[in-house]
Amino acid sequence: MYGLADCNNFYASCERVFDPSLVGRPVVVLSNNDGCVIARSNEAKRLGIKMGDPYFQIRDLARRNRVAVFSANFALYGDMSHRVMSLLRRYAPTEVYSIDESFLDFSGMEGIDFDAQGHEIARTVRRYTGIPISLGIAPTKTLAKVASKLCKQYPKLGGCCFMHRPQDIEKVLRRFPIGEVWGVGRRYEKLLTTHGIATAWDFTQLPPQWVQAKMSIVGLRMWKELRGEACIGFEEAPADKKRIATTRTFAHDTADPEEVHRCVAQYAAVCAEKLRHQHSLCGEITVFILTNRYRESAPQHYESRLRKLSVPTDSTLELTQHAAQLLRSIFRTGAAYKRAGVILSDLRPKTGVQTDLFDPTDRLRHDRLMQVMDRMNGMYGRYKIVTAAAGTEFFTMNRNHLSQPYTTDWEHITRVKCTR
DNA sequence: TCTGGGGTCCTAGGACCC
DNA sequence: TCTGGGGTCCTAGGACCC
Repeated sequence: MYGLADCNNFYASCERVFDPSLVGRPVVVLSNNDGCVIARSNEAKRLGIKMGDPYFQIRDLARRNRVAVFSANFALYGDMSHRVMSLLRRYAPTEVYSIDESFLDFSGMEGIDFDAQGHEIARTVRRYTGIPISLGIAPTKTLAKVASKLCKQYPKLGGCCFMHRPQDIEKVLRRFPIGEVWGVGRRYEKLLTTHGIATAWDFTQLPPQWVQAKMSIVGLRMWKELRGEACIGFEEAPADKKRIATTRTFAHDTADPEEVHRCVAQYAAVCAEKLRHQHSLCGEITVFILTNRYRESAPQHYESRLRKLSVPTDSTLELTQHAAQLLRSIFRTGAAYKRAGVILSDLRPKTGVQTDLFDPTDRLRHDRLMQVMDRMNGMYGRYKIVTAAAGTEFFTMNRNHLSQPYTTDWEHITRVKCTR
């Protein structure tokens, strides 16, 4: 049996935990740069605010309806996520699937009262963190996802839905829109509905050969999972990333090569730090730049360039240098850039590296420098120590509605006043 | 004025090798 | 009448996820 614990409207709920006056009020959280809506409380959903809506388009609506608006505070959400996940881990092995979702592996626990246990888990998480969750429990991961969605739809379920008897599953799937199934995106939804498949149940009645032909092996797996055959594995240990990217939209369009250069150097530095964090080296680096696609009258330019490195590295110094050179080779004078990014790929574990006989870089010195830099940044806050290429003028982002780092900074810990 | 960011997996087709 | 065939690696593109 698998569980899927999904935090309800996670970012919005995090903001609410630290400001209870927001309970009952619509809340939205915006992406970097305060660009788009990336989380909404139920009240905000009811106002018709959609995921990905540009903020400027809903600003008036938000104002009229006293919507509480927040800039994304990922430090806070990451920390809250850890708290939730560590509570879940008390009950079963967990596979952290995303910042707000975790699978639980209940195999070997057959015979326990899953319904009671599930409600207990949901209550505990709520009590200890303030975050409401929807826990679906079912024979496969895909069905657990369905059950979790059911919880959200029916608050009466009390945060947990245990779904295991074939007749119950059939009843649920017959009313479950195909487009809401885990693994069915816009394209597959369209394909399936044009073939008369409206619900998850219809899908399970298709011939498997057809499913595989149209939707590849992934579709077939989904088909089996919905029919109760578990075929998506459970991975407790998070796998190393296969690529690491840092990409940002700028606060404003810019044609200034120096400004773009600073940003790209900083993205490369952030990538390198992530890379060292997972103890990997990269064999490839890509830089891309992009003009503002919404400004159609202006000249458009997108270009990306990849460089294979003769010796894999995790050094900020090297990677910022490569990034700068790649950028220079693609930067077009006169174009107003809106967005840039650095992507590291061909990642491999740091142990057992093939070195280059003619390698001019003193890698041991680089390593020691990087260690000191990471340690100091860990102690004194991120990006206190940076390389000259990245500069001290950190890339600017519009974050006009930022909440406090309540749980990650002593200065901002919530004060509780006791009155007798 | 103002439109996010970071990932994964699968498949088809071309290049290349023997 | 009729061009060999099978394997591997790489890349681009498409689909999806949160």
